[in-house]
Amino acid sequence: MSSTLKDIAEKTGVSISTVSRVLHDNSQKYKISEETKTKVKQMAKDLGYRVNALARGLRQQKTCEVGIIVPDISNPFFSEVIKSLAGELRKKGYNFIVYDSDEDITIERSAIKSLLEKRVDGLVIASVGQDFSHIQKIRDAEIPVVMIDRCFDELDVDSVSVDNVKGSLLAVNHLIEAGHTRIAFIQGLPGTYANETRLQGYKSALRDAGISIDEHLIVGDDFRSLNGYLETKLLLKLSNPPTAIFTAGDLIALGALEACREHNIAIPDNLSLVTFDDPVFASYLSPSLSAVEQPVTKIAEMAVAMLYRRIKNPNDGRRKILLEPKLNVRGSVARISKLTNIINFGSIETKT
Amino acid sequence: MSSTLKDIAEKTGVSISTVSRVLHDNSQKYKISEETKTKVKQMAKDLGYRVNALARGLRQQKTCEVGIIVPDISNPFFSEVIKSLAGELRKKGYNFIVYDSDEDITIERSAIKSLLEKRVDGLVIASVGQDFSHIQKIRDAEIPVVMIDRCFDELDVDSVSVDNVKGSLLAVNHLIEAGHTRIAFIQGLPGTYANETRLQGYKSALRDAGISIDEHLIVGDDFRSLNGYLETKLLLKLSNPPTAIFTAGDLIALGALEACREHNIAIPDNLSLVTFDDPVFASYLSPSLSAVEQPVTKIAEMAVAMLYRRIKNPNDGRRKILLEPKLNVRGSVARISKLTNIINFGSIETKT
DNA sequence: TTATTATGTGCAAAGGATTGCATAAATTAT
DNA sequence: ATAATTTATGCAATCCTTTGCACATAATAA
Repeated sequence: MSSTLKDIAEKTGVSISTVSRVLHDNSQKYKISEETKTKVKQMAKDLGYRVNALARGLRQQKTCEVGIIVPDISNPFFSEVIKSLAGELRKKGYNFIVYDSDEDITIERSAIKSLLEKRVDGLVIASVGQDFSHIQKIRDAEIPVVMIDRCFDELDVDSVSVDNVKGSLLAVNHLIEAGHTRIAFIQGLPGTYANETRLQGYKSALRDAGISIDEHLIVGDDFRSLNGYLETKLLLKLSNPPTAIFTAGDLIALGALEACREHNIAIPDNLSLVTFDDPVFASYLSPSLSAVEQPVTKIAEMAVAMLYRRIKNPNDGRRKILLEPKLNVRGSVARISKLTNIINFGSIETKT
Repeated sequence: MSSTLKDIAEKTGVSISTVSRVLHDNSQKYKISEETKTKVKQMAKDLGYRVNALARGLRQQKTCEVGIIVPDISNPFFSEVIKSLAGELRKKGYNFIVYDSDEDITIERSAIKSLLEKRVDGLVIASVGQDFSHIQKIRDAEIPVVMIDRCFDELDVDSVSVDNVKGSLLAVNHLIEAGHTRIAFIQGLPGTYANETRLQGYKSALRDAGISIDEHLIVGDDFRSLNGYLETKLLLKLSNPPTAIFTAGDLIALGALEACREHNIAIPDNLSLVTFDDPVFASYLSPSLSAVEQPVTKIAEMAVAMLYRRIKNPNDGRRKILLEPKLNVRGSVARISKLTNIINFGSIETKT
């Protein structure tokens, strides 16, 4: 059983205050004699003393802990964000608690509740919600928050996200330049910021190019791979199928690849594919996958910097940061002319 | 600012105890009148009351929190393990705190310290360490622990891991059956359980087949992709290079793929590849990657079950569980005879 | 009517650490 | 020798919640 300051105090014959000061008070405010110091330290060691973070947090009214909420820990994008956040937070002396909301607003709400009860000093949240009443609550509780991967313009909350509209523009323009006009968009969870802005970029790229928007080519309903798989299958069955697909997230793209493989659709020869998010494995896929890269490290750095600023200075003005995405052109997009050629040889496809 | 029981008590004119009972004591042990109940509840709502988990944890001597330590959150294997653990823990009413030790024993130690200070009710740890003095400390502190992905036979700690020896045997035998005899092993962090047992399996597969072990073909020093990349490059430069590579982890395999691509080595035609761990994207790689799958969900289920058992029943005997791995044969291994053919046409390789 | 039980609520200790204020002893200044 | 500091330590309140025990009142039983 763990010992307490009291135990040490009793065994050494000094007061609890003195023990506390020896063990934790690094300020030289209190001058403890060398003798007492060594005596107490030795006893603490002997008894295996370990500070009780609950008691300390209670007394100090801070925990040096930050809560993180993401929609899916196992999504490569988010697991990398977490990794980067972890590193940044460690530098600042914070620990963190992660919650996975599983793209479920109910779980997200209960995660927030839980974190507030734990009295975290701050919150980094990639919200999945369409509304923001629960985020407002965090503000009301006067806990510093930074939103990543999304932002509510109406809400007075710091945020750092990538310019999704621009990212989509880059991706879709890349397809358009290759001659594609029938470009499908497999979206993620509708109503989320990430999804809506990516959709917006998709639409405006088409509009700018004078391509009319076919609502049948806008499909899908979450960021998981199964969604990509199913919707790709359906798209391929259309009487007038798309020649290119743009997916709203990396897992969706994986699902799309699976569907293509199943139907012996070669990429990019029979179908071009670009995705938002650029997971580590994108360049090793078959073929390597063209993708819109988000500056993960930057996002984490900025998020922590903003959170830190707000912890230190709660009444600063709101800041909203939009980072630049980058298109990594690889091997999953072909010129449309080339595509037609290949289709003529369609019967040769015997690839497994 | 968050309100407390005291605030509610004062505003409603009842005692703190009564407020506490109304809000949290679901047992019918105390019979509070309907009137008081509604009055208190309403006030709690109005004031936005939120229980202070620190105070509660301090008083109750439990936190309903479990610590998780993994070597690398962004490794697909671990991020999936975490996701599964999260689900299982939620079912049991536990929250969790994740730490990423970054394959660094020093960070691992400080993570353990931190978690013990937080008074977590239990610990799930995928240790990276060669020695176990720090794990022993957890036992000494009488905190329930379960080790995953590794076990110390000498140590009286519950563990659940996959049968690594068997997994390696499956993988290497698969290569041997395809006619390979020069099989390299790119290992992970030497000294770790996962690595040593996988190495052991590799060696005994070769021995069983009467193939002598060439120490030059056993290379590498951590589980990251850069390791796979560098070591593959070096292996390919050998005067007598291997015809097949077995990698100790998924990221290593990615690195190997990158090196092969750079050197225009086609897989499986010029080189066969099998890896331990079976990340979601394995089947979408070029070519699809044969891999040893660990039963991630099972690992998480068992770990949580064991931890729960030990929390409820601290003095049960130690249990050590070894789960069965499974080889998923895909397209990254070719028969050696075929290989030779292809090599003769080596000059045609112009794939990018 | 008295004894017993049920109902509804409060008191106060405990859980462990921190910290402003106080104080005694020792030292230095005047 | 007296006053002013410095040194070294202790007291006690505080952070917030939970919970065993006690108590007063009301209802029921004998």
